[in-house]
Amino acid sequence: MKFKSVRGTRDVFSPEIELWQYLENTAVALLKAYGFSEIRTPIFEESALFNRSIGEDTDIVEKEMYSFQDKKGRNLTLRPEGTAGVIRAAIEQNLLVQSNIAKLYYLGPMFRYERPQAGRYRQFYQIGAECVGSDNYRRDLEIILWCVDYFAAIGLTGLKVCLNSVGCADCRPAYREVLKKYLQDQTGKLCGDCQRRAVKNPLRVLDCKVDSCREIIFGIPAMQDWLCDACKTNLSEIEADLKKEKVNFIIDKYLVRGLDYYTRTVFEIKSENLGAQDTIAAGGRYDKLVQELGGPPMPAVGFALGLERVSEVRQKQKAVATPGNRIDIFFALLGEQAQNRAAGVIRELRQQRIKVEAVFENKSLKSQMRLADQSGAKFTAILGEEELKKDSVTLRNMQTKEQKDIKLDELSQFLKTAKSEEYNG
RNA sequence: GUGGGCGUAGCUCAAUUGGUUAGAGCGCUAGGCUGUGGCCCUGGAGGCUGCGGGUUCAAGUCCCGUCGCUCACCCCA
Repeated sequence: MKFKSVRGTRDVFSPEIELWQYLENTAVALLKAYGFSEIRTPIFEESALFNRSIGEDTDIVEKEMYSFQDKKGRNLTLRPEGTAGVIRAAIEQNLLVQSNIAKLYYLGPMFRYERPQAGRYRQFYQIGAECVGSDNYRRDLEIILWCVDYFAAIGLTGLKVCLNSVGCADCRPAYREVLKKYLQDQTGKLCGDCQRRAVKNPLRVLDCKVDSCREIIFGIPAMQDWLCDACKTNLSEIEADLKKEKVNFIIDKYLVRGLDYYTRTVFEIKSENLGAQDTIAAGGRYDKLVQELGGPPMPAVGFALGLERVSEVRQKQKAVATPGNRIDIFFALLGEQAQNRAAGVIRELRQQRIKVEAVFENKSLKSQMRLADQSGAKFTAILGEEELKKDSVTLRNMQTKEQKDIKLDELSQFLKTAKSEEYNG
């Protein structure tokens, strides 16, 4: 085969695409219920936007971005995540009005140049939302509860909500220094990566999975002890309300996110049904980003979920697939005249959004019936010489095998009635 | 970027210590049934064994390279 989808990308089609449509539709409906409205931003942006928001010495910026120059020499990057673009757009379009809050959601592909793995792609789809303009902990809660409600709505179980605070501009620098000093004393015992992190980005050491490092991490002073009062209150209020809402969560004091813009609340939702890449949704608060990107000093909180991973979990948990795109009526046509007579009727039915398929390829009735069967159609209309004389079709119910003559003119009415009966049980 | 496993028909997999024309099931297709689907029976199509090179009288099988898939590390959705 000459052409293949490029490494780390994939095609999504039936029956999985019907699942995706269901996941997206459910998410959109719930996002609207939570007061978010959609924003569509470009798939590429100025590279500098991502450098500044995500952070120069994060893995994403250092080695994972699809960056290129266009014909005018502009430095552009395919978006590796959604927040930066949404905030840029919100500022540019004046959606951020002082003392008001803006609630925006987005969905679409993101791009990161990473080694593909289970649940990790170079082009992957995210659904995410941002709430800009409030530092009220209830907004953090809204975001987390949306995720919880969504995963419940689509029937996922075995999820774990992990919560932590990474502090704010007031308390994080102090903690950073404490951490740096502590790590300096232990530097010989750290793994190579962590020795570098200890200097550049000491918080990331907390995330290390190397056994020798974990031992050292165990003795590290906890961020919690260094949080300022405001951050402490923020975290404890969220905790209290999550308990009140009976959300199952744990405080993971080693939870740090790979993007620099987070402040205070960070969270991840993990599934026990996936491999190493088990985070299906993640997010947190980012109170300084809006101003840093040239907007008004407005606090914000948001999240993103990975559609491939959600789809994966859902498929592992539900044996029964989401209903596919079954057609309503299948036309088996015998001969040129039958094809001519049916063509108009078929178009009319389709205009009424009745799902129709037909065979115009002069196949035997037997093979047309086989196609009808495979299509999953509820009815098959057979139109041949006999029916043409009466201007009717032989309508076969594919489940009950019941057949009756129906005038071609009455088909549309019949199908509508049949459909509404189905809805009423 | 690092490491492990794997590349044979559309799919899942066979093929003796290297040995004739690379097989099976499922799927697809035609017929049995000249106008009726699923079950059954019979036939048919479909393969540069990922690609390139090497060893050999002989390579799907062994060796090297390469590309891809996959899992894990790193990191993340």
